[in-house]
Amino acid sequence: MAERDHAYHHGDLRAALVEEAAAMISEGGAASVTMRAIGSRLGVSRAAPYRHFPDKTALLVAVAVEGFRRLNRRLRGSSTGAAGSSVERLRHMGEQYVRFALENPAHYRLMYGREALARQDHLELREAAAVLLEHLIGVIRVHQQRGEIEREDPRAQAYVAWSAVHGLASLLIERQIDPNFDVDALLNQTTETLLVGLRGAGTATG
Amino acid sequence: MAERDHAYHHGDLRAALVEEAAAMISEGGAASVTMRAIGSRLGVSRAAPYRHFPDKTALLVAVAVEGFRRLNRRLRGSSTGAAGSSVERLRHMGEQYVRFALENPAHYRLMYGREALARQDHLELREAAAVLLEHLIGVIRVHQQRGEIEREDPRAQAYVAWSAVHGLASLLIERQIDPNFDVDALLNQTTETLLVGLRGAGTATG
DNA sequence: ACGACGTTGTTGACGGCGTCAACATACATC
DNA sequence: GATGTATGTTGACGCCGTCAACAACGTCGT
Repeated sequence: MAERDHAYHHGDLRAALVEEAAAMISEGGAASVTMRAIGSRLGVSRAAPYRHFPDKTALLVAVAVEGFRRLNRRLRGSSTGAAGSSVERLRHMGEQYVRFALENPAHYRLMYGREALARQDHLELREAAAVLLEHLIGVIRVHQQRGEIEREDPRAQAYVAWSAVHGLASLLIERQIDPNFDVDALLNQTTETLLVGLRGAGTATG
Repeated sequence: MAERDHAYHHGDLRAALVEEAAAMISEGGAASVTMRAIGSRLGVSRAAPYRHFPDKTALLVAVAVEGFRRLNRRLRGSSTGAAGSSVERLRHMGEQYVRFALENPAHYRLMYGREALARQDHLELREAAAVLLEHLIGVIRVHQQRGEIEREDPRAQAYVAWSAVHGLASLLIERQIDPNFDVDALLNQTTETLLVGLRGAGTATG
């Protein structure tokens, strides 16, 4: 069912809505996504989306979750495919994370709950992010076993690493970092600082 | 002028608007701030704010700038007043940064351009953040001179440090970090990792 | 003292928004 | 071919930000 060329009712409006909303976010930010606009771009009425999502927020959450899926796919590729030492791969992963954010700023913003859909927890969103975190923890565990970094709680180390790249990505996206600054160099320094810190942090003194 | 008790026109509506908007943000998030609501809370009409701000966004920017001022005041106090080694003071500064964000999540979100006022640069906002950055650079420079950390471009080091604490604050606020996790421990580990990394990073290999 | 004037606040109106209820259509099943 | 269910449409509602026209108030020159 629902596989015709361009269907009577529509075919697969739900998927089309998520895709189109993502496109509109890239073009004009989350604020440009209105039910009326997205409907008209897809040739349906303003209320059609309500057959597939309870409200606008739910649609945006679906878009954000899709963003996490894409980011996950990208990171998974970079942590397994790349050559070089295991540390080099971890560094590459951080680099890919920030690049994704820079290439999809509005989408990235949406993924982290801002710009729209604030307030309230969105379980699906946190679950999507959790997948990312678990992957990172796995990679860190491997590097622990190779003796490349301190053997502490890998989850804590993952949080620290995630914070570092997410913070850098956020500041870059919000233009809080001098645009004359070489992004690649800053990215390198961030991952370098992080890896050195994780290698030798020891048990915290405080 | 404008110093009576509770004035005819109002006295100082502009300041009252910023203060009240900040309070509403704390109570119900940025979405709960509407011109009608803020006007009614202050006993003025919905259009009164337009005599002081060109539009709603300008009001929110003023609130965000005020947030940066408060954060700055807090950090300035912690970087000069606290006892202990210079490293200890830097760590304390990071701690205060994250605590501010945790105590004022909606305000913090607003300061970083999300949840409202996305798109477009807001020069005043970046200037307010720049003050914070310059202060951090100054503190880092001092620690460089004491030989506590590597002598690289202090601005780059400041960006790395800022990224780390901002990232951690963001993830905590958005509830992306397991609430069972001990926040203090995580905060300690973040600053520890950061300081160790900055001390020994050397020139990046990549 | 008083009138002109600029500042500040109010009211009515407009278009756009998210959403709901009532209705219409098209498909799937027997 | 009739029935039932999923899907899409239309009209209406209340809320929003904003603007133009109007009103009140303080100030200041005379």
